[in-house]
Formats: sequence, structure tokens, C-alpha cells
Amino acid sequence: MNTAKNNGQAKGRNNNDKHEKIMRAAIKVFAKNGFHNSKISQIAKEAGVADGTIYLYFKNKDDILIKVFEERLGEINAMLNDQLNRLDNPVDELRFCIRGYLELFANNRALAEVIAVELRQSHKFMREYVPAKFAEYLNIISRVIREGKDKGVFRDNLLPGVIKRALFGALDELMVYLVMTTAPKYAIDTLVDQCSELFLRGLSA
Amino acid sequence: MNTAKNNGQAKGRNNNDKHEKIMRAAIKVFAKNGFHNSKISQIAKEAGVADGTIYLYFKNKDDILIKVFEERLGEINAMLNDQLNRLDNPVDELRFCIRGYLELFANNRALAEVIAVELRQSHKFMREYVPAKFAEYLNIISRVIREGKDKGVFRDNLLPGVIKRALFGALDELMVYLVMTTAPKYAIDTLVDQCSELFLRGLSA
Amino acid sequence: MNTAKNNGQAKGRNNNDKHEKIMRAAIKVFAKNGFHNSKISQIAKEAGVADGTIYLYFKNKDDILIKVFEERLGEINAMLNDQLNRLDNPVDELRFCIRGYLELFANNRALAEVIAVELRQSHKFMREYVPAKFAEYLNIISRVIREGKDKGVFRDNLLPGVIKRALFGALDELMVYLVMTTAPKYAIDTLVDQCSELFLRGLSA
Amino acid sequence: MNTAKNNGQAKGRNNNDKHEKIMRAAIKVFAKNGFHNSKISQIAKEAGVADGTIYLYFKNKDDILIKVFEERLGEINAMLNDQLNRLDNPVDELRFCIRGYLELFANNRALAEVIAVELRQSHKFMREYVPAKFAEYLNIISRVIREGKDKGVFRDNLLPGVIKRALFGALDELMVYLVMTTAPKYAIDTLVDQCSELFLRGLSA
DNA sequence: TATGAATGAGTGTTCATTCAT
DNA sequence: TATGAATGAACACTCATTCAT
Repeated sequence: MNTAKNNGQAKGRNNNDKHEKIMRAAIKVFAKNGFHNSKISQIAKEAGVADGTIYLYFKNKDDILIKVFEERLGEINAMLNDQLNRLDNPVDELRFCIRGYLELFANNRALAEVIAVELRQSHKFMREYVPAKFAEYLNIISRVIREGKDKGVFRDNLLPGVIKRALFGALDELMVYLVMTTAPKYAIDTLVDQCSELFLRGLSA
Repeated sequence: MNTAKNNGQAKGRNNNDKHEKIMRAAIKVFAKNGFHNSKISQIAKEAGVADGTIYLYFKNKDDILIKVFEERLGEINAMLNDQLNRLDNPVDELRFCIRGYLELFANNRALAEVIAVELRQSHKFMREYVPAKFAEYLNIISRVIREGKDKGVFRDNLLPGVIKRALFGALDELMVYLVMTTAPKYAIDTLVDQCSELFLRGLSA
Repeated sequence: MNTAKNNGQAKGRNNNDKHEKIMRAAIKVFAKNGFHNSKISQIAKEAGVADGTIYLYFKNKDDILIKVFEERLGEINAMLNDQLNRLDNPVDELRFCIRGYLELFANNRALAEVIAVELRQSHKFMREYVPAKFAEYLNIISRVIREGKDKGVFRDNLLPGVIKRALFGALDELMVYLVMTTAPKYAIDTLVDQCSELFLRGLSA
Repeated sequence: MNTAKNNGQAKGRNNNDKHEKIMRAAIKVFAKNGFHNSKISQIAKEAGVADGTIYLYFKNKDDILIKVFEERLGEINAMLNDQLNRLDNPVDELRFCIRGYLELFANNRALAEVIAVELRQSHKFMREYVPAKFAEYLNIISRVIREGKDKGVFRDNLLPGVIKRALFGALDELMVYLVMTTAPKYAIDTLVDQCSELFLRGLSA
């Protein structure tokens, strides 16, 4: 029944090609039409493969969306982990999280639309799918906050489990604004500055 | 072509009854199954009317969801406007906005689930539907912030248009946490306190 | 179950008013949209009555169409019978049948469209409904032909039962042409002349 | 959007099989129930394919009916064109047109019922659908008449554009009689003879 | 008689998924 | 692996008809 072959990450070169091609096509199509209005046949066409081929790489349509999230969020997490290691103070780190998140999506509008619009969407996601990489992402923020508390830079009565969600919500909303507004009134730098100052002041000891 | 009868609010008692009954039923059913998995026939059954009757009050399935948002958000806005008039300082007002939003949804889980999960959802919403009441809601926050700036309570370099979105995003995310988590680790009071302090410090002059 | 009140012809003045009003409205609406695309509510609106009122005068939607045919064809038959009595030779009588039929419909385009397009249509008509008045109409033609044979004006080996159908078919087709063509190439007089000469020569002894 | 594959005629054997199978099934089902009372699922069952398969070969339900007309009328036209070439005088040719038309349908009662009852039917046909093959058929008759005029066999004051319609109407009506009457009083030969003599005398110089 | 709100049966069409090649 | 023709379950919406007033 489950004929999907590639559940892990490291695969043969050839397969990977097609897996990646389908994923890129899916992001493009999802962004254009929304998940529910996107047809498998459109994705197949965009990817240059047959409809049936998609089922060699993905369990079903939902699986494509899940894989898109997981894989792209995984990349974001890897990038954040990598960069945060090079910084040595929570203030710069938080600023980097904020700037990194907004810039990333600003540069990949299609992916942003998909994540912004579809992430919270269907029951498949909020009910059945446990977004592992999403939790990991939140935890990166929480780690930075905890580090700030430990170093005495941030207030001591902060609950990282709450703050991480508030920050993520704020970032996500600003990202939606950035991506869904045809002619945004505020530049990305403005958003980053306003948001950073808001949170850093709000958190500071 | 459009046979929907109740576009305004104040109607005859009988019609209103049914309009309201259908809306309540829809919220319940949407919350349970998600919008796309909810069948018109389920809503009709839950409301105790015939399938066809729904189309006397709503243009189509999407229209039900839109009306739910608009009407409920309208109530929230009315409540906020009403209460904020009784307070005289921006700090208390912002605290009220935060507490009001979270408590409201905490007390109406079904509606919260619908709004949280479906609001940003399909192209119908982020692409075709212009959420008038939602904009109004954001502007209430922005008004409070502007007032705070005028009174010298909040910083002068704040951009209300950015801050209102950041705050809304944070609140929304916390609401999702509250509603979607089976056994939340944090009580609503905790969330309100953490969020209020975070933002009030972040905004303070 | 059958609540239709007016099955005969001679009725009270008041009822007749509404019966007639609905019928006229129906002809107009059927002609515009075709039978299957016409809604009871449209007819009701056009007639200036409530939907339910129609069911006080007609058994159901099909019944309206049947009544339209029967009543209008009845009028045609009455007119033909009346006029044919005043003529004394089969040649003039046949000419009159031909001219009468085409002129009648040319002057009532809406009715013509309905009869032309809908008469042969639905199973209700070709299968269940026995078009009494239609048979009567055909028999008027057949009577004229028989009379012509008796008087020695028309050939003796003619079968009136066949000829009446051929003539009706020809007339009907020309009527369709007249009515459905936006800018007919041939005037009604031309059609009458061509058709009369064709059939009179074809029938002549 | 339009996924129908077979718009032309000559296709691979497999596809053609199914296209033809569905068409035959449709004729059978339409003849039995009338177009509006025929369900896609019935046609699919009769054809031995899945409901969805029909939509690989036809745009929609209307399209099936249109294709039936066009293809069958196309065959009639081809047959007529082929046979008429072998005859050398308009009298025999017209006789052949008359006999050919009636015999063809007499031998394919289902198709006859469909064409007789549905051809003039719905707005789809008289209003939106332009019956190309039907016009072609009429023009074959008109060509024969013109040829007869040129050869001095038929009268000179004939208008072929009118006569072709009158003849078609007559034939069509006789065909309906033949097909819709349970026990026709007149044999097909009788009809052909009566009709041929009627028209040939009517047209003769 | 007249109304028109309410009913609910009925169906064309889409599209994710399968599987023979 | 790859294909794409075939499948068939699933569902929003319409509208003729009813009936309480």
C-alpha cells in the first residue's frame, strides 16, 4: 500500500533529482493555487514527470506538503544552528533569528506563501501531523532566550516556552504581511528593526 | 441568482433564529472536522434544518465560513471598543486587549479552533476574501499604541502599523497553543502576564 | 395530490385571469430559456404571482407546457375550422392551411419557439403525453386532402395519412427556419408560395 | 481543463474502441430514457467503463449527444455523397435521398429516437450548438435540386434553400412516425413512394 | 385563494490513486 | 523505475413541490 521509497534524507543521486524536482514543482504550484486547489497532475507536469511517478516518491498528496515543510524547515534549522554558533551573545543571536527568518522567506516568496497559508491549515496538519521540525525551530528560539537568562541579559521571570511562541507568532505574522501584501508599506529592514527592538527591550533584564 | 436573504444583522426573529442556528452548527462542525472535511449535510443536520435551507441564508459553503468570521470578529470588536472607552490609560488598555483576546477564545474553544485553523487557510481567504472585521480588529490595537505614543507612555519611534501585527501574531499563536494543546503547561493567566509584560516593556518610553 | 383546479376551458372570470397570466408568462419564459432551463419561480415572477399559486392552476411544471400546447393548438384548430368553412375548394383550403400556419407563428415568435423547440422534446411528450389537439390539427389537413381527392382535384392514389405528416413536417421545418434564424433570407410570402406550389403540384390529379 | 482526448476520428485502436463503445451505449440509453433522464452512470455501466472514463473521451454530458449527432450524420453524409455520384439523374438521386434517409433510421431505431426527439431539443442544440453536419446534409439535398434545375428536370422558379428545408421536414416527420409509432399503419416502401411522388411531381418542370 | 419559506431528493463532475505495461 | 489510462468514491448545489399561515 505504501509504495513511497524515500522516507529518509540521504538517497541515491538519481532519485534525489526527481524527489527534489517534484518538491520544487509542488512549492511553485501550491503557492500559486493553494494546497487544495493544486492538482497532482499540475505538479507532475511542472516537474516534468508522469502523475504516477509522484507516488514513487511520496505516499500521497498530503505527504508532499508535509515533506516540503519538514525539509525546508530542516534547512532553516540547520542554517540557524550553524550561524548562531558563530555569535556569542543572546542579543545578537535573537536579532539574527529575527532577521534570518524574515529575510529567508522574503527571498523565497513561493515557499513563504505555502508555509504561511497552508501550515496551520488542514486537519491533516493541526490534528494528525506532528510538526517535528517546527518544534525544533521553536526550540532554537527558546534556547537563545534561556541562554540570555543564564547570562543575565534577559529578565529572570521569563518563561521561554511562552516567549518562543509569542516571538514566532509575531515573526510569522510579519512574514505573512511581507509576502501577501502586494506593495508593503514597510521595508524588511524596518520590520526587523521594529521587531528586534520591541522584543529585546521586552526581554531585557 | 443570489438567494441569500440575511446579509445584515437585524432581521425578523424567525429568520434570525435559523441564521444563527446554522452558524452555531457550522462552528461546531468545522471545529470538529475542519472546513474541508465538513459536509453541508452535517451542518444542516446539526442545525436541524434541511440542506436546502442553508442556501436560503448563505450563498455557499465558503460564505458560511466568511460570515462566521465576520460576525464573531464583529462582536469582539464591539466588545473591545466598548470596554476600552472605560479605561483611561494605554497600559491598561493594551493589557485588556491581550487578556480579552485570549479569554474570549479560551471560553469558546470551537470558534477558536475554526478561526485558528481556517482563518489563514485557503485562497478563498488570503486571496479573495478581504477580511474587513479583521482589519478593524488590528486597528483597535494600533489606536491604543498611537494613544500611548501621544501620551508619552510608549516610545516615540514605534510604528503602530508594524507593532499591531507583531502583537496580533503573538496573541494568535498563544491562542492556538491554548486551544490546540490537549493539556497546556501554562495557564491563561500566565500567558496574559508574560505577554503583557513583554509587550509593555517593549513599548515603554 | 392533484390540486389543479382548471382542467377544462370555460372557467370563472377571476381564475381565468390568473390561469391566462401564468400561461402567457410561461410562454415568454420558455421561449427565452427553453423548458428545462426555465424555473417555476421565474414564471411566477413574470406572472406576478407567488410560486405556490401556480400549483393552484397547474398540476406541475410539465402540465404548464402541455396546457400551452393544447390551448394554443386548440385555438389554431378552431380558427382553421372556422376559416376553411368559408372556402369551397381544396386548393384554396390547402393554401390557407399553409399560409395560416406560417403567419400565425411568425406573429407569435415566443410561442413558435416553444412549440418548435419543445414540442418533440421530452419523454413527457413523445412518450407519455398524447397530443390530442396535435392529432386534431393533422386531421384537418387530412380532411382537406380527402376532400380534394373526392372532388377529383387531387390524385387518387394519395394516402392522406402520409401526406398530412409530410406537409406538417415541411411546415414545421419552415416555421423553425423562420423563427430561429436571426435574419431569414426568405420572406414569409416566399415560403408560402414555394411551399404551396410544391404541394399543390405534388398532389394535383 | 478540457481533458477530452478524441476530437478527431482516426485514433489508436484501443481509444477508438472505448470512444465507440461509449457512444453506442449512449445512443442506447438516450433512446430508452431520453437525454435528460439518462444518467452518466447508466451510460458508463452500459459501456462497461467507469464513470470517470467517459470524461476522458467527452467534455461533458452534452458533448456526448453532440458527438453522436455529428458522427452519425457525418456517416450519412458520406454514404449519400458516395452513392449519389453513381447516379446520373436528379430524379433517381432525390428518390435515393428519400429512401436512404428513411431506411437508415428504420434500421437503427435507437439512433432514430435520439435524433428525432433530442435533435431539436434543448437550447444547447438550437441555441448554442451549430450543427455543422446537419447543414451539410441539407446542402446535399439542395445540390440535387439545383442540378435538377440546371438539367431542366425541375422547375426553374424553385428556391433550393426553401425546398431543401421542406423536404427535410417532411422526411423527418415521417421518420418520427415510423419510429415512434408502435405498429405503423404504413410500410416504409409506402412512405418512400408517397413521398417521392409527392416531391418529384411538385418539383417537376 | 394566495403566499413564500422550507424541504430534500437527485446527479454531473473532479481528481487522488492504482496498476498493467 | 516510469508511465498515464482508468478508476470510482465523494459532494455541493438546485429547484420543483408542499403546507402552515
